[in-house]
Amino acid sequence: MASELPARSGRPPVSARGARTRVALVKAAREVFERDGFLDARITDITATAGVAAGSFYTYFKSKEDVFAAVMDEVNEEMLHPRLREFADRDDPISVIEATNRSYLAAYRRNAGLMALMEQVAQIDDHFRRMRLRRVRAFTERNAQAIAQLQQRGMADPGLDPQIAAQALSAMVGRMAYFRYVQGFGNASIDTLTGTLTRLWAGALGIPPSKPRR
Amino acid sequence: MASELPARSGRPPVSARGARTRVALVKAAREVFERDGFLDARITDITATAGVAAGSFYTYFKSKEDVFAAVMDEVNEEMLHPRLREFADRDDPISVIEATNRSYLAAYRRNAGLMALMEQVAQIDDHFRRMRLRRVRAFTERNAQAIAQLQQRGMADPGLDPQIAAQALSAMVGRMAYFRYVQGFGNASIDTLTGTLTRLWAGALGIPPSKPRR
Amino acid sequence: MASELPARSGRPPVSARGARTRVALVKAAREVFERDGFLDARITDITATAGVAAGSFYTYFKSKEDVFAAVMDEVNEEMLHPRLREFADRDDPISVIEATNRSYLAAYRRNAGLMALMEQVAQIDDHFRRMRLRRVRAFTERNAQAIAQLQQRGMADPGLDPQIAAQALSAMVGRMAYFRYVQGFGNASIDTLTGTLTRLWAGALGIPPSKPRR
Amino acid sequence: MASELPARSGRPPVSARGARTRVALVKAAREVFERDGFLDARITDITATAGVAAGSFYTYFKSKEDVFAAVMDEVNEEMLHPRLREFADRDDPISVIEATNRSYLAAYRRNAGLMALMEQVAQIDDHFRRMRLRRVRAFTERNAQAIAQLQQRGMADPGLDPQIAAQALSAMVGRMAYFRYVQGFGNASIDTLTGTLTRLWAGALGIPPSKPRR
DNA sequence: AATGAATGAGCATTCATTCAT
DNA sequence: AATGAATGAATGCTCATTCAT
Repeated sequence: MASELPARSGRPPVSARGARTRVALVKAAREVFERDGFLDARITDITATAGVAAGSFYTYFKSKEDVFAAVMDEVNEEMLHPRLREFADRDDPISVIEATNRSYLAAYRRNAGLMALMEQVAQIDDHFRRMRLRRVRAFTERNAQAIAQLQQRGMADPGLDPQIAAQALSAMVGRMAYFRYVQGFGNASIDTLTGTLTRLWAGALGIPPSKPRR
Repeated sequence: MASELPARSGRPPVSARGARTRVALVKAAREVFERDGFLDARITDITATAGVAAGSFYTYFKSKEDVFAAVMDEVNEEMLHPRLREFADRDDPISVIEATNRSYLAAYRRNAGLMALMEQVAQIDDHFRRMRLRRVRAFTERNAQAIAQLQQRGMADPGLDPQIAAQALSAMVGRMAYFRYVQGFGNASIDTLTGTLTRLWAGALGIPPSKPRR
Repeated sequence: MASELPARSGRPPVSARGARTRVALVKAAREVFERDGFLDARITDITATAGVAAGSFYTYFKSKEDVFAAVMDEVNEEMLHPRLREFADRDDPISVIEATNRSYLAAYRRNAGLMALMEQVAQIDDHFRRMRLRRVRAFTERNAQAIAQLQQRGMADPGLDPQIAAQALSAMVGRMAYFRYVQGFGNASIDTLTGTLTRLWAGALGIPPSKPRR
Repeated sequence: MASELPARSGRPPVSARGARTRVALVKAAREVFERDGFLDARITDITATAGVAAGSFYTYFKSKEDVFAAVMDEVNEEMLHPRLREFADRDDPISVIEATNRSYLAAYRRNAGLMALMEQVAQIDDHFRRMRLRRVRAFTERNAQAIAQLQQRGMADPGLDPQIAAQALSAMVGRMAYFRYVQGFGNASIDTLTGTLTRLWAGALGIPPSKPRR
């Protein structure tokens, strides 16, 4: 007559106090996750860091995976909406590519801790593995359309499969960001990285250099 | 190349019987690892699969990481020694690149289970993370030298940083192989993949198409 | 009759609103107890079912045992006061026995859910174990007196210990009701059960069949 | 290729040492169960009492229910095989009944602690509830046949349903034993109980007193 | 009176590793 | 070398109960 879902926990807080506690838990979780990694993070570390009782965790989340998802929501938005194309000159695809790459690298660097986490958790938990795959797919799709348009305008190698090319180039940038900012591989500046990656993109797609570049 | 000093176990077996047991354990470990992943693999699953007592494990290995290294040794060799450059025409860099890419993809596909494992374990265990990094470094170095040579011969865009370009393009191929063969992303054939990736490489490096290509 | 001194809660509600809440809680408790059993019933299930806040429970009851007692009060009255002897012919003990048995079985069947509960809780909680024992004792006592009277009137086997006989025959009927209506054992109708049990009672006590019975 | 059942535990011990440990655990479990009841018994109490490490419990049992079953196996045999009919005079059914009742009561008294446990656990755990039901059924069936034979020989009230009568009389004896030896109800001696119950049985079934009884 | 968030004790269970035969 | 039993640390999770609004 009354009960609907078995959702004993994970429900959004009703009171302001509850909202505050939830925020504190997510913040603490992020801290603990970044410090210890997903596997070594203990729920009790999170609650202790948040300054609440162990049991309170389950008022808001039903598992470690569950908080992790809440933590990740913070990054996802930023990484997914570069909102940069508007600034780029429509007739200069290279500057569009450059702006996109730069903003991606910057966002990655800013969120390196969480990107590392995401990478780790995707290797451990199927749910997040699929989530990441979905993200890759969406990203790829967007880029594939842009490449197809360039091809139609005669500005890109028409012999390329837009899907695969898009996926490959995205993978290239994504992986470089991972190695540089998560693994600390190399010491290239963001400018250098952006420059080289953009040049590789442009060349790979066969985009003719519209104007003299540095 | 790998194990340090305090190796109380992990010593090579003395008798023929011991050798057999060790082989059985490595084989069983590979089976269990591929089936369950590193985290969920239990030592007792490995010994049970190998048909030996639990305690016998420690006669040959000192930890789960230790067997894992032994399992990985099998792949490493193949992935690291493509031995293909010999077959490629020295004056036709594109065919060299193509052969290298194709052989890498084929090896990756052949060992997809273990590559998935390696990727997983590198996210979990620092030892293997560093090991992978070393491998990436070696790979990158080799490619960087090849790129530098092409630049010197005027066959590649001289404005590229060979190190970064090499790393980026390797990352691209490696990541594509991972998505295609481990994650099952897409359905491109190995020919399609090889073709597209090679075209991207060539364009990215600014290699002029030496001879008419399909 | 039951609760001791430190009854901080459990006091009867003062306002009409309070009375309504209390009723809702008892009703909800009965529902939850019958559905989940005593052990698996959670206070929050009860409050949720009643549509009140978790904390409100303690305004009216001081523990799960406490509501349980309130729920049980509903049955106890009916099971203890068959009020049937009046209807039976004083000179025909068998029809008295039959009426008593029938009414007991009917009441048991009607309240099977709660009888099951009572049986369960008596196995778990000492307070209710004693309560049930007291009930058995009272019941037995009443029957023992009836038996003794029959013996004095020469209508029952004088060699029987009235106490033990009363207890044994009550146990027989009570246990049959439990097996039939709580455990679902067998498929005998209430008429068949009543008939057989009455015949067994009469024979056991050595009551001569006063008049021809169907 | 190798693994059969997921039976990580609960397997019978292979070595003599293992057998000893298992026995110690069952003995300790019985002790703890009788002292604390099923619900309050903690696995660690059992292992501590047995003098083994906590984890060793799971080498032999997979749950508290599992040891409980092992403990119960000890009683079941005795309660199920009275092996007494042989001693009774085939032409004197009353003495058969008496012997059976006496032996049942004696066994019940001897195992009162475990019978109390069984009664409790049957109210808590469905598996054991069904187990008890099966036992009741088997017991009833046997008695029903005996009653039917008596009816055929003209030695019992032919108007009784043998099934129901058997179940009812068994319930009577079983419940009396429970009240007397588990609940401590009354203070009747085993002789008194046996005498009264037998008299009730005989009367209930309408068995004519074959020979003069005390 | 009602609310609903916070509390925190309490225990089962796993499994890598050791070690006595 | 092999066996397989024993070890025991380490933590997640529940839910009755309290208490500040």
